[in-house]
Amino acid sequence: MELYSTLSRTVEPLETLYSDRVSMFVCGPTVYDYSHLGHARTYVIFDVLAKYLRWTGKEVFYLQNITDVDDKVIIRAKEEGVQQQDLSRKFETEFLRDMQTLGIDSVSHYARATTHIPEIINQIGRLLNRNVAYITETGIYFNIDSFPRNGELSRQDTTHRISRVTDSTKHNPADFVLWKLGEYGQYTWDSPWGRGRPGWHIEDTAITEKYFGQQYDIHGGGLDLIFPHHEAEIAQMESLDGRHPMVRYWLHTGFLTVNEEKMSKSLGNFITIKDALKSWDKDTIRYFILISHYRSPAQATEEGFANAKKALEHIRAIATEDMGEDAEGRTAFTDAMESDLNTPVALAAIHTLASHGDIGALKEFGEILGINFMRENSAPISILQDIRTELRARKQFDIADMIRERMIKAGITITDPPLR
RNA sequence: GCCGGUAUGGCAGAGAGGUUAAUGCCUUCGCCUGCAAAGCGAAUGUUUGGGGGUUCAAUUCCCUCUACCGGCGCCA
Repeated sequence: MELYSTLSRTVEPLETLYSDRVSMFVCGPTVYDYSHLGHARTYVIFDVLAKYLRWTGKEVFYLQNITDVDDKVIIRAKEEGVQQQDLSRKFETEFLRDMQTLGIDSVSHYARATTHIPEIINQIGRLLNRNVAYITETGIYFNIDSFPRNGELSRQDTTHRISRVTDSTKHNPADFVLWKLGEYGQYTWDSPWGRGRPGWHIEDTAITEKYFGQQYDIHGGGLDLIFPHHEAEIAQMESLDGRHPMVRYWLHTGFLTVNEEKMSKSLGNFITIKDALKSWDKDTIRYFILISHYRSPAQATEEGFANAKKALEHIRAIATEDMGEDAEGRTAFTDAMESDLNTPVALAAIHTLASHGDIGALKEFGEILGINFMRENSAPISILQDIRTELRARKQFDIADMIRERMIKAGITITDPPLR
């Protein structure tokens, strides 16, 4: 398949380090609050990518980290007067529950930052040995001037940067922290350089090195992580042994906006996954996410979700009779997926497959997209339908219509067969 | 200021250097229906943000302008 990599800014054929295996890492959440629809978008997209690659016969190791030690966690725990660990565990559990509800089950392993402290310390030690990092009284910092390729991913000129950080012991304001010295949180660990906690960027490279080594295939995340986070990851990892590139395919998902603004925790304009699930089911949310291309900006609106729900209902309403394989429709679907994960076109192909009655394809491709395209009425609904059919046959339309009205109000789509 | 992205019918949202610019929603009409809904059939509707360039030909490539979105390093 072909994927667009931020590193090359072009669509490239996917050539993995090992032909039948794919190593994929996606930046996970910082667990200090509920996850929102912006997170859902990113994780649904990479879930579909992993499922599609597996469908093509590849063995995919999909790794995701969980940042459970961070300033935000510390601040929030202090605000709420709880232990940091209790707070991060709580939101980690909520996150995993959201993922499960959204049908995101392709992640091979979730790796917590706090369970990889030895790997982090080890990596920092090697960076110090290579003289690309230095120690001050506040922490250990990466010397960005030692890495000539800095700025390659974000295409930024890193020589004329103005830093907002005024009071710091850093040699260069652009240097980033690897280890923060001090005990101003409950989450601290001993290290050869003193008690402290890890910086943000080092978590991910320590984790990926443990599971993948110093090179792997795909690194994903939101567009907002390109700079500085992913630049820092590259600087750290490639400084360790000089191997380049650390990952060949950098995939970044576009933002989900609310009222034309990026949905984010700091702006406070986010819709939590939890809340969204009160109004829309998992299939509707996934359809909504996949109807936009993953790199395009998308807007979260009531209308957008309603549209997704109707489109999905349309597929389910027409996909009733199995009319066999539609080879052309199937090819349209896989061609779209091959082409930089073009899910909007893939969904258009799903509509074609539905109208052509290829039930097998709908089920098979539905698994890839994580969307159930088949209508399945629960027993109580079927019973109500049967009762209505009987009442209609007896021409007791007032009662039949009353039931119908209440079913529609409850959000149930009904299909009445003609009488006789 | 620097860097990156986006601009397609009423709406969402694809594609493509050259016959009718996907798909879904909405609207209108017909069929179907106990009546509706769903479904089926049909119709209306975009010339692709403005300007310039390359080309036999651009909405698709290049430049520029405008608008909007995002990033600018312990905070992201």
